[in-house]
Amino acid sequence: MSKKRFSHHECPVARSLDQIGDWWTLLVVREVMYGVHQFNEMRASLGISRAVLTTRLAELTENGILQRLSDPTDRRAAQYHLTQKGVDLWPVIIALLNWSNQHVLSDSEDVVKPFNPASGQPIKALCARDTAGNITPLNQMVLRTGTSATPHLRRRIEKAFSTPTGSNRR
Amino acid sequence: MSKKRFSHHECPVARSLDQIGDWWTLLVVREVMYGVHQFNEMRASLGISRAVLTTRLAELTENGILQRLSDPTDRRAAQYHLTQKGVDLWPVIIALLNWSNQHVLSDSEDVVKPFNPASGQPIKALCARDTAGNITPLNQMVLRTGTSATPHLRRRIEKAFSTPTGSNRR
DNA sequence: ATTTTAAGTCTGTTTACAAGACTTATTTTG
DNA sequence: CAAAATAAGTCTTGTAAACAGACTTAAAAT
Repeated sequence: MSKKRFSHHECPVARSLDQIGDWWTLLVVREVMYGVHQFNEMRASLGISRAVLTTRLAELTENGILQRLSDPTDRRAAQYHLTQKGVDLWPVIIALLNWSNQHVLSDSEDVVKPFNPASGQPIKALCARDTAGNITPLNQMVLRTGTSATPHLRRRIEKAFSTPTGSNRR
Repeated sequence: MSKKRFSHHECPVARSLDQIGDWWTLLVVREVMYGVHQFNEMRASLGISRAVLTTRLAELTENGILQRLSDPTDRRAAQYHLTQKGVDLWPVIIALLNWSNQHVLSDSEDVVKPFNPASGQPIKALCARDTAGNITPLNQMVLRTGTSATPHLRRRIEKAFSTPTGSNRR
């Protein structure tokens, strides 16, 4: 049987991974964010096979994350650009980058780091701003189910986030 | 040839995806964050096959994201728990959740949302805190290469983030 | 007119994922 | 205590996905 997709899952995390969780997909998005817009450029810098890159670009375009534009100066060439939906993947990329710098790369490896251009300081942690403008550390945040949640999900979320020390904080 | 891994890539994003970018992997982490710690519970709630779950749990344990503990009250059972490295994946999960709520789920679907428990308000956006304590919106952040970056990466990052309107901001 | 290039498609092979049967050690039930 | 049920796997077999590399087509460069 074929690989199971997550598009029918209830959880928004699963639904996002259905669109960007395939092998290579987020790296293609990252390439575009880094300014690589052409098929052969992506191929060279990622080392991805032609067929897979074709598939990924088609899926990303289909899902409204990239848009394919034909290059006006060269009718053979295509230019892949981020849509707003694609631009909004930036926090995902940064979260992965931070985690990788903290836990995957060795301490001596300094490859890419995020900075606040206004202060010139490196970014230390991600945090959350609520609708009233308050800033919270991410590890203090909680999840709550909404009106579309099934009882099964509701039970799990309530169990995990009702107590002050939820399982996500160990 | 076998599936290409990203462990030898330079980019920290690729290195993170090498550990958590496989199909099912982040959903297994999410299950543990939601308080699901046992093999058969995970299987029931994810619908993942036994063999794949076994592989994922072994990889996550191998990579120091989960740890396998034997249940003291039932010697058949195992308990999978997050390590600190696993707990620190929380921002990744939240970034995916937010993006999914914004761009993947339809407006009428209200399944799970993040809240600031102190104010009771929903989380609107992620932001970054630099080492001096300043808060920046994520879309104003920039990336800069460090001492371990190759010239190829350095060129791309500088091209993408030197101009005030980098490609990631469209 | 010929060569090169961009962006693919196509082919054959290997790996990864799916379903479900089977295994082993423990715990529960009659 | 014996039998059944359960937890956490392993094993087998079929199908989809990813791989390398050859081939294709239209346009651009030489």
